[in-house]
Amino acid sequence: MMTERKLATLLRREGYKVTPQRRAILKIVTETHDHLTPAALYERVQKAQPHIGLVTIYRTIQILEQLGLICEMHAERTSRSYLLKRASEHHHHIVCSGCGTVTDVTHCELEKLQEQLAKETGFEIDGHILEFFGYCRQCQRLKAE
Amino acid sequence: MMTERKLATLLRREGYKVTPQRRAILKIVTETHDHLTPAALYERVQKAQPHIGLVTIYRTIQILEQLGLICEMHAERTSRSYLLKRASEHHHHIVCSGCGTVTDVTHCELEKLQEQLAKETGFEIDGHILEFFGYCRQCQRLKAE
DNA sequence: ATGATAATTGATAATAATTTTCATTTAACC
DNA sequence: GGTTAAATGAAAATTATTATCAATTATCAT
Ligand SMILES: [Mn+2]
Ligand SMILES: [Mn+2]
Ligand SMILES: [Zn+2]
Ligand SMILES: [Zn+2]
Repeated sequence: MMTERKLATLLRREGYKVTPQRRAILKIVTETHDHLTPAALYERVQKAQPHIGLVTIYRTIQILEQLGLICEMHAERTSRSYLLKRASEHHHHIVCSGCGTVTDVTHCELEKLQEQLAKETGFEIDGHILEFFGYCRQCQRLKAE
Repeated sequence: MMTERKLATLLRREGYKVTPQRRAILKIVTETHDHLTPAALYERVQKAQPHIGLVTIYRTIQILEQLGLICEMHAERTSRSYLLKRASEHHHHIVCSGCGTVTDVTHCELEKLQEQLAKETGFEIDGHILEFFGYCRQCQRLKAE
C-alpha cells in the first residue's frame, strides 16, 4: 500500500525536498483511484493548498513519473493523465470510456512477444504501452437504458 | 499497396469531396513511412500547396482516422502523430526512440487476453492500444559510438 | 457545358495545454 | 538560528487544437 508518508520518504531519499505543496499532491494521488489530469489534480490539491500554482503540479508530476511512482495514461486525447502505481511492477490498464474508472491488469505476458519481435526486427526493444478501452459494469447498465 | 488514387476513391465513396488540398495530403501520407505530426504533415504538404491552411490538415486527418485509413500513434508526448495504415487489419507498432522509424507488428495475440480480462473484470472491452519502444539497428550503432 | 448547392477552405480568433523565466520563499543541513 | 541550494508561483511565452464565418469550389443534375 502506497501512502503519502512512503512517497515522501522516497522523494527525500532521492534528494527532493518535501514541501507542503508536494505533501498535498502526494495525499491526493494516494487517495484517488481514478486517473487525474494535471488540471484535475490541481483542482483537488487547491482545497488543501489554496495558493498552490499549477506549475508546481506539473513539476511534481514530472518528478513522480521519473521515479516510476505514477504512470501516464494514454486514453485521453487532449491532455495526459496520471495514476498512482499501486502494483510496483510493470502493469497495464483497462479504462472505462464512460466514467474513467481504471482497473489494473497485473499480469503482462508481453515480454516473450517483445523478445520475439526484437529477434525478428532487429530492434532493441526497451518498453511498451498497453491499454484497454471499454465500459465498466455500471456504465454498461447506463448504456442499456 | 495504398495509393493516393485509392484513398481518393475511398473518400469519394464516403461522400467526401476530393480537393487539391486533400490530394496533396493523401500523396504525402502514402509516400511517407514515418509517422507524422499534424505540423510535420503541414510542412510537407505546403511544398505542393503553399497556401494550404493548417486547419485543413487537422480536418483531413480527422476524416482519415475516422475511416480507419491512418492510425494515431501514442509515442510522442506533446502532440499526436499519424501513419498510413498499410496492413488493413488491426495491428501495432514498434517505434524507434532515436529516429522515429516505425515498424508494424502484424500479429496481435491480445484478443484472447482481452476476452479473459473481460470475464475477470466485468468490463466490456472494445479495444486496446499497444506500442513498443526501443532502438532500431541503425540507431543502436549510433548509440554505441 | 452550366448552374445550383452543399461541402470545403483558410484567415482569424478562441481555447487549452504545457513550458520558461525570474524574483521570492523555504526545507534541509550544519 | 543561519546558510544555501532547491522549490515556488506570478506571469508570460510557447504550442497544440478547435471554432467561426465569409469566400471558394467539387460534385451532380440538368
Ligand atoms: Mn496502473
Ligand atoms: Mn501501423
Ligand atoms: Zn464506467
Ligand atoms: Zn532508429
